[in-house]
Amino acid sequence: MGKRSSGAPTLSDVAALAGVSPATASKALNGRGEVAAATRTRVLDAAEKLAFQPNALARSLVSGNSSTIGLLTSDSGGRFSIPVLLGAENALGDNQISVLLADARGDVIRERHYVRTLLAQQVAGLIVVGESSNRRASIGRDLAVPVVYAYAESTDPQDLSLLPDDRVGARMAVEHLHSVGRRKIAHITGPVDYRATRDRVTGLTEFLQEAGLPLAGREVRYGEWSQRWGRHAAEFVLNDDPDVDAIFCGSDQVAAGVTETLAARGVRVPDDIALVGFDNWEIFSSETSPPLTTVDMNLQRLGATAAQHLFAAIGGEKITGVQHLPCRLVIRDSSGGR
Amino acid sequence: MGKRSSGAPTLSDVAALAGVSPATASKALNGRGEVAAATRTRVLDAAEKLAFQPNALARSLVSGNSSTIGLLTSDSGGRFSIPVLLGAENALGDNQISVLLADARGDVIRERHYVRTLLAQQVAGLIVVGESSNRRASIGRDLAVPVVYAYAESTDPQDLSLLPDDRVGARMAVEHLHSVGRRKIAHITGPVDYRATRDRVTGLTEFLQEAGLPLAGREVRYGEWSQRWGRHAAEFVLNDDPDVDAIFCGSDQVAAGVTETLAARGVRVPDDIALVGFDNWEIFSSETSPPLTTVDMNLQRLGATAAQHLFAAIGGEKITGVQHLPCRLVIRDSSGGR
DNA sequence: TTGTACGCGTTATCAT
DNA sequence: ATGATAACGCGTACAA
Repeated sequence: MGKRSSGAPTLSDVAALAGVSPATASKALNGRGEVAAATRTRVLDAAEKLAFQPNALARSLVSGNSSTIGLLTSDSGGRFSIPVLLGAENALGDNQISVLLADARGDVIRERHYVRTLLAQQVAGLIVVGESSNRRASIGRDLAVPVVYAYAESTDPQDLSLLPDDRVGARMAVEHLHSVGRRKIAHITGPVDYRATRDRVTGLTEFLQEAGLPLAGREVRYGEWSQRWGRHAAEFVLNDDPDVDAIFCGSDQVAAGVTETLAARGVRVPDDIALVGFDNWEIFSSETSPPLTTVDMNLQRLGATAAQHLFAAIGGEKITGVQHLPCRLVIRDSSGGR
Repeated sequence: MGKRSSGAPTLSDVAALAGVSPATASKALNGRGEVAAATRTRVLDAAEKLAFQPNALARSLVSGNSSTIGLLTSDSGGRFSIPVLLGAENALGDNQISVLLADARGDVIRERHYVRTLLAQQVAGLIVVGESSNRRASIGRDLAVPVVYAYAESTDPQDLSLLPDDRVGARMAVEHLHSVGRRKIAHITGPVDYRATRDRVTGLTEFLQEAGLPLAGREVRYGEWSQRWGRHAAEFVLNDDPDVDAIFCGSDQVAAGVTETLAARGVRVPDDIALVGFDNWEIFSSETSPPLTTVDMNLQRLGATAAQHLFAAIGGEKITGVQHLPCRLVIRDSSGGR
């Protein structure tokens, strides 16, 4: 047959079948230059018949710009990187752009290795996703391709970092509790060395002060991102402050634990205590009883925005600094808010 | 400087700096052909100084074999694809192979699109990960590159599919319950139209028959993969068969729900009822109270095996059919087994 | 031991 | 409107 030795048909095969030169075939397929309508259809038919797929590698080699971007992540569960990836893929759309994913597992050595590998693959840009949104070392300044940090903040202010607006997100959560009549709001959250934890506390505190409310439950309960901690902390809160009428949790996972303790002690949600989580991690937020009102960080949108900025930067439009993207309140039954 | 117009230094730059031809530089860097020790070090130094990174695209173009494989997935949460990806990356090791990830989101159209895109990127092979391990349509026979289905079974017996051995895994779980003295074992699991569900029931049933035990809890409780279902099903089981002394759950998520009901009814785990889950999904299995004995599907190993088979197939060693890889029992406190 | 020349598949330029 | 030619960056026969 008209095929070459190793499988896939090439542009030359198509050209030969259509009885034209490779150059003309290229123009016809890409809609560039002047090609007679008749020849164009001949070429298109030939390509169709051979199931021709242009070799993206060769194309990139000549054009200089590759059709892939790199996604460098460190969250081994994919908790953040997958939504970001989906968002990026969405934004990339039919641009024929692919995503090269590398999981550095929080290891700096491996990370450097992957950066090199990705660059060797001629990625057009890099998105760096953190295992948390904490500040982290920049992967470097002069990388030949633009870099966007998504759900991660680079220590280098010359980099562009995209973060969810945890502060305002938390504020929305507490505002909501306030709007449904709660006045004794406690806060159970994760480790204090997470930027997200602190920002959420800030948003909470700001609102309480403006509303002239004290924090219930004696103090902010810092702990771990786990159901276990949620269960224990809820005990502490209830013991120290039986009048609490709402608990805002720093994550849905923690809220799931809180729910268990409330159920065990016969406390009704939301009648006795209203509950709001954070993350909209559906395996928790949709599965507690009752389902959880929570704050969605819009990670997909974050990923989409990252991809857009990457394109802008490739086009020369470089932006630096930290951008906070809005969160979204998802109201379910646990807050009695609907 | 010695740099070219658009950034990255090329082999020619290195050669020029070392005062040799590109061909010699290539040999020196790749350790091929005869190169004088002195020249080699000169070339290596030059490469070092320029931070030279060979262009993987150009390299693949000439050698014909690309340095990337494609991972086509459909599990939007990354629940299965991430472990498989990590395992594959491990097996790939320092082979300088990268993974191009595409999430088709269960959409056949999108899937076909991504297959084309990945092939256009000249991937050396494809790993297909399912959203469940159910049988699914093959992505095609003559794809020019080998394909391995991991945590998915192709309908085409000419394809190679890698699955966890759910049947034996379930058997191990129940054997364990039996070995710690339980004789009234109930089973709460997910939808019956999951192959995994049915295989686990088969393993359970086989062992019970061999051991001469009836199934407790009246019948296999099919439902959903959710805590909600676990909570409800546990009520049914306890109401229908108060003597149950063990519950084997088809997933850790379901087991988490079961735990909640048991706690609410004052049933002690494992003293009154021993509990075993399935998946070793740590956000559940490590977080229930007490932590869950469960079956780990070794998804990372599955991914590693998939990558190895892919290499074998690229080397011409094609295998077909379905392979079941062993699961691993993880013993924690919920079964009282240690 | 080293260098020259060519090809991988594609696109862009410039003749024709 | 079409085609020959060069170029992208690299590896590799083959010649020197």
